Amino acid sequence: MEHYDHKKVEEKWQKRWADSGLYKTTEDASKPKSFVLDMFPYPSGEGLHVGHPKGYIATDIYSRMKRMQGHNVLHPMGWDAFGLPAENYALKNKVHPRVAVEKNIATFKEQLSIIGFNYDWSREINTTDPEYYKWTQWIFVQLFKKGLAYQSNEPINWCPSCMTGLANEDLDGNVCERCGSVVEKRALPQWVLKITAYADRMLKDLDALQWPEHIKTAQRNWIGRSEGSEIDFLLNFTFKPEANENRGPNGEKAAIKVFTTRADTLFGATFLVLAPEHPWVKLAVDSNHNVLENKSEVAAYVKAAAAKTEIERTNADKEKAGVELKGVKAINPANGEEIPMFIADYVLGGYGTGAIMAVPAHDERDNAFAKKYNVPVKQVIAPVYVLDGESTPQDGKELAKRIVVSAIVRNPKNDTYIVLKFPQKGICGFVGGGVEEGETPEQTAAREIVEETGYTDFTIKGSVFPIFYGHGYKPRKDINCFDYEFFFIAELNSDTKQELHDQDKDAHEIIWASKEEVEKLLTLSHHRKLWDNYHNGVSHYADDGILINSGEFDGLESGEARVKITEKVGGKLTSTYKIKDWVFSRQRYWGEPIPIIHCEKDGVVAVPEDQLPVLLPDVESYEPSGTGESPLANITDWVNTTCPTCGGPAKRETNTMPQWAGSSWYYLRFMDPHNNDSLVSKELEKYWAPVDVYVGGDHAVRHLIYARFWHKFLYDIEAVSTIEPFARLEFLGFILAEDGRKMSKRYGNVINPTDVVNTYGADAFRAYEMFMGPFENTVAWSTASIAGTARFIERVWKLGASVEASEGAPQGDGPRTEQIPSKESVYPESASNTEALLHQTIKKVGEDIEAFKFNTAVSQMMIFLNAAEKTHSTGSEQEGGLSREQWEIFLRLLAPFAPHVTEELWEKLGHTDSIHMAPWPQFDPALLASGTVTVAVQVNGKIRGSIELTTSATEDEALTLARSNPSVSKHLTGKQEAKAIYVPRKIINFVLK
RNA sequence: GCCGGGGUGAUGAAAUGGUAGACAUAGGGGACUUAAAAUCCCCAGACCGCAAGGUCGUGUGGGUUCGAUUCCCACCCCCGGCACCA
Repeated sequence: MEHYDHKKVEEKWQKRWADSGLYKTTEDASKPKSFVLDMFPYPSGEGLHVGHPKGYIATDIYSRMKRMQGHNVLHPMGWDAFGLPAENYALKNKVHPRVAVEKNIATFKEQLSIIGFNYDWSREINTTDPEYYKWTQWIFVQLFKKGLAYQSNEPINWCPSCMTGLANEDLDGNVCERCGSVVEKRALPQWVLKITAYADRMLKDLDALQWPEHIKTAQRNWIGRSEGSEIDFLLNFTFKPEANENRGPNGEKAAIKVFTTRADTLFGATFLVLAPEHPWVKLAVDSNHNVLENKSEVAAYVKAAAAKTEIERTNADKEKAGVELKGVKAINPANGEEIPMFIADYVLGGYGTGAIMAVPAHDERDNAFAKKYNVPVKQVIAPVYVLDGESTPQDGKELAKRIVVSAIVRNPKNDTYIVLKFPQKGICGFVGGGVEEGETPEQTAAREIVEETGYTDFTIKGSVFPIFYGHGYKPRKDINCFDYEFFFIAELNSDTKQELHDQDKDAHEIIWASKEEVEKLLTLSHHRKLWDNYHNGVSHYADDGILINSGEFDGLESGEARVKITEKVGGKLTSTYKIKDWVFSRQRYWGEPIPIIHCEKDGVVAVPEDQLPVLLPDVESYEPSGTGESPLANITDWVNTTCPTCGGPAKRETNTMPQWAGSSWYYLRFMDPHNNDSLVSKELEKYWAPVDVYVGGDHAVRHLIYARFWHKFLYDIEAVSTIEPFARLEFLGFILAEDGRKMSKRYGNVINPTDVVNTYGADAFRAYEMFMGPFENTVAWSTASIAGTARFIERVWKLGASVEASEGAPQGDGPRTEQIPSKESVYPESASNTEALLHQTIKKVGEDIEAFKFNTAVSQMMIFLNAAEKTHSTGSEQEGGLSREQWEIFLRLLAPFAPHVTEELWEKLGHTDSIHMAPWPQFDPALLASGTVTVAVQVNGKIRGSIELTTSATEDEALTLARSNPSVSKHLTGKQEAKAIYVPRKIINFVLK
């Protein structure tokens, strides 16, 4: 038998498909559209490894199926070629980046071409093509006109090795994502895009997207919205600072605005902390008014903080330290108390208002700081401990509120503790009881200790975190209780003791227990919690609870109190975001020039739209200067220009755009790639938008957040019609090298797709990458395993040849029916096994491709092939083996995965039209099951045998047959059945008494 | 610490309440061959047993159910995102 010559067949069909323009896309309003897109590649000098095509194979399969299902498919490819890697590659190899990029694209295209993708290459785009970047610049101009592109002199992240400024998104912690260098802060004039203006919409619109949860979460985290309040703290002296934002609400007093998510803790705010870079600090230090008693100390701290690296600043483990602003006090607007102010670098200048109110009782960091500087800690939130077990609160019961105390009595001599055991109540807990009229809680504790234990010589020490609510149920009284509890520690001074009253003697037993024993004995959940707090030195409580020590707000729940307290002090409910505006300038050559002209007279002016694109000039030396100036700054005749407004002399902006600019809108250009009048025509955009399925890995934040931002802006200026660019996103798991590491030239473990295709064929390669595991899993390449799919393709070829031979000479491309020929005449009740399996396969392959579960689609086709081989060789189907119709259906299912071998076999069967234009097979739900099913039989849940049933068998027939099955009956004899469970087609379970 | 996703043979994995390990790789045995490769057939979770058969088994411990990899509760571990973010 003829071996499958994959080389010959692949070359033949790739040429024919290209020559006939099989995959050329035109708009067709009569068909539903599918825009199936890959994240376009960055054509690096290394070329492709086998990991790169994984996503492309998936979209190729998906788009082929969609086309066969009658969709009009847009499936394009292009190149994201501006940016540092291309420039660095060019510098290293001493060629112009343009030349390097052209060469790399040619390599990539060659490597892709042999895999047999169905791209419409007439729509190819390249971000470095002036015809393309004209529109990238156009978008920038629109952003500028709307005030969303602005210049800033704020210090930005500077990578000393890449010699350019970076956006926050370009950092990996405090390290340049690209080269791994630690970034520095540099003050440089920068173009910045106001992405923060879209933060809320980007957050909100995530919900409706069909994207993987982890990507949505990553974006939510990155946007980092927190809801809280802005509250002004007036200062205790009259001071008229120059900057308005630091004035008090009435203008006459200075005030510090803080952002907090916990306005409910305002009464516990015992100091303020400002970031060292807070404007008020600078003002106070620079001011001639002697507001600060320790001006030089403060100035020194500010200077030291500025010199610290980001790592030193942001290491959460380091000691919280700062400097008090002596001579200044702030006034807590809730209670009018004067509180000290500090500067400390644990407060970040760039987040919120750069100033916080510190609540040491309810925040870990504030607590640590307060301890160091001896600031009072004031509890204002009482936790609610809900009791468990039989004390769990019950719905609909009367609620009794009481004030009670609990006390741990400790004997310091041997480190033992008193636990009271109440046998009638079945509980074990600490000493405690209700506060009586006229008593302070501490007096109650003292009284209860004497009454319940008899010890009289002790000292009550209080506890660090003394007040809480206990919410529970009292079974004997049948009521719920909500106890306001005070918690004390008492230490015995001596064993002096008095007799207990009889009723107390009988009610409980006094146990002196070690630490370990106490843990075992305690039965009440809130006592266990207290015990924990006591031993772990819990010093703050950061969760919500019920307000105490908060005046009129006492008793309110945290959530409600946040709103009410904010209102009362004239604050404002607001949100703040972690995301920062997008630093958009790069001091490098290989990027889109920012289309701006600086004129002495007219200031900053956008290049008029009819003068776009601003071409990237050719240049002798495009090496980065490292000074913060772009290499373009040296090209005087390019830089010097005339102002488009006044016609006077002016200079061009010399910074270029970041790599992420071109990729932020490229998907739109595929819809209308050669349009000279707009970035995409309204009509074509309406037809194709949005991208139906977008496939790629990595880029969870950067590219996807930038593209969403630009898209929403384009929506606002009515350039696009949808609010989101990518309706569905499928995340791609990477392919690792066989050694489990990343594939890289550095490790010498790169596997080149060209070699794999040469050895095993494109179809085997495609099927293998899909079969490796779930699409989103990262899996190591296995040369051994690819042999499996290569065998599969080979067996398809062989069976195809055999079917063809047994069916006689090709019949020509006769009328093809979409209806699958039914076998009802032969099998009146149900399908044959092969027929049923075929219909199951049609169903599963179609559903699996739709859901990107390619691995199980391939395995289902393998299952069908295994069965089909048997059927064909034994001729066990009554009609004499596998029918030609069945085989053709199978080929059509396989065609998206293995486009070459199926096309060849299709042609051999006499078809003159491409299999890739053939209709996708439909399954018949009635034919999914064959005549008989195997049903497992359990006795008491254990599998004891299985029986064959016809699909029409009744429950009685099934149970009777099951009982008579020998391997089942031996477990039934002499026993009595309690019940028999029959799940048709699945299982029978006999439950014995 | 917070958020998201996971944990199943030697390996990639399948099964989302109904015979756990489909499909494939590696492995073992056999056929064909002078031989090898290729191809084809058979075996293959662990333990006990000559076998028939039995017991155990999806990170750990509990629960719901006739029946749990699947649902619920607690915990352990791994991967990813954010993190001194107030």
